[in-house]
Amino acid sequence: MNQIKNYQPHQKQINKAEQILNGARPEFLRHGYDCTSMDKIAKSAGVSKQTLYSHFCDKDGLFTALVERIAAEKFRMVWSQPLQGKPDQVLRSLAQRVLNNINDPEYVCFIRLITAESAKRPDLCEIFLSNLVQPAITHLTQYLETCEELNIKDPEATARIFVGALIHFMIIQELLQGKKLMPMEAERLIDNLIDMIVNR
Amino acid sequence: MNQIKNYQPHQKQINKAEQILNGARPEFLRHGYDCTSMDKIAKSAGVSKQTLYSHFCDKDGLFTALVERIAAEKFRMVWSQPLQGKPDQVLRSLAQRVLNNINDPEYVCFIRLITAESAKRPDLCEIFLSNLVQPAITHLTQYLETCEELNIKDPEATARIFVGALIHFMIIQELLQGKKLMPMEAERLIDNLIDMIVNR
DNA sequence: GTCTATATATCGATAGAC
DNA sequence: GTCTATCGATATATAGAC
Repeated sequence: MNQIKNYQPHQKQINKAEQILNGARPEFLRHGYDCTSMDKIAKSAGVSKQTLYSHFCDKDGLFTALVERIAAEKFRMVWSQPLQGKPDQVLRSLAQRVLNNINDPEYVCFIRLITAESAKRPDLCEIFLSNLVQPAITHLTQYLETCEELNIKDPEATARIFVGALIHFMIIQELLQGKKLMPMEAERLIDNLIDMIVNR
Repeated sequence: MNQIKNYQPHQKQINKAEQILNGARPEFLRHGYDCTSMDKIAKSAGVSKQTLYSHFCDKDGLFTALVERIAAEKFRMVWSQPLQGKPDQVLRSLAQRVLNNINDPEYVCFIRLITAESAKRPDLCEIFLSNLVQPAITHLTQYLETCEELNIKDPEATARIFVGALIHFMIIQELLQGKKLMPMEAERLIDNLIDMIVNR
């Protein structure tokens, strides 16, 4: 075993960075940037605090690497599938896939995290937008363009309205915990949204 | 002058609390909750740190009072006007009033602040929702209900889509600073949104 | 009410022994 | 790579003199 390790010194270091990111992930997502200390991350990752500083230059650098990873991962989860089939069915299943993230606390925490740090860290905004939001809007815009039977005048504006209504719904219901105060079934919102796009 | 002060001891104390809130306001909005110290608030408000603790039990209490005040104020600014006139014109001017807050950095910072603290402070979420979001949705829902010529099947869902598309647009363009990376004219989004609601 | 001083705690980051 | 110890800065909240 020791010999195998010695044969893959670089692989071992990569796994160490991986291990650190996996430990940092739940800490940052749950408690936010300020309330997550390097001590906690070290403990959560099962490494010493100095190991953190040997793989990442500082707390900001570790956080940036984590945000990059999560943004790309969330895009793949929701938006990477090809959009094929009857338009109303395609839009419905896409909307459902977006709102299914409501049941993924990690996704909600990620939105909160980016929003919270957006003033101090514009670089994180850009990572978030260019790895997740912009590709998503572009992907949907292109579908709406090629879908002649819908006859959509402004595909990009329509895509923004579609995504905006869904994400805002998630923000109000889950992120701001409005579920109990102002409840609404997700399917009811989706029905009306599809109807506004398809039947006009 | 001193005598006048002595005749209004209670009024004087109220003004002191007012003075503290006005000093705390730009600090919390600009730097967030964690990065705003009681020392900075005292300096910004022009009072001693102990005066803060004589008017508010702690940092959380001061912050809560401020959030309550801002939420009610922002509702009055955007949503308290009566909705009268031709439906498309009413909806357009309402949408413009919502998106004009894009030019109000205070509003953007307020959204960021609530979002950032939402996990640790569900009580702030409730203040925000019940003093701003819920009344806004209700106000628009009631208008859409009474507006027979629009013939809207589900006024509440439509109201949520309307508000959601606008607020999400603000979040992407301003809060997350997507203006440069993925620009779009606000009027273009509004045109399409109105069209989806009115012409179907 | 105001000032200064302080108690207590935690943070990011570093240093040294092993 | 691991541990412990620590530096310097900053935070909330309090105490005492005036």
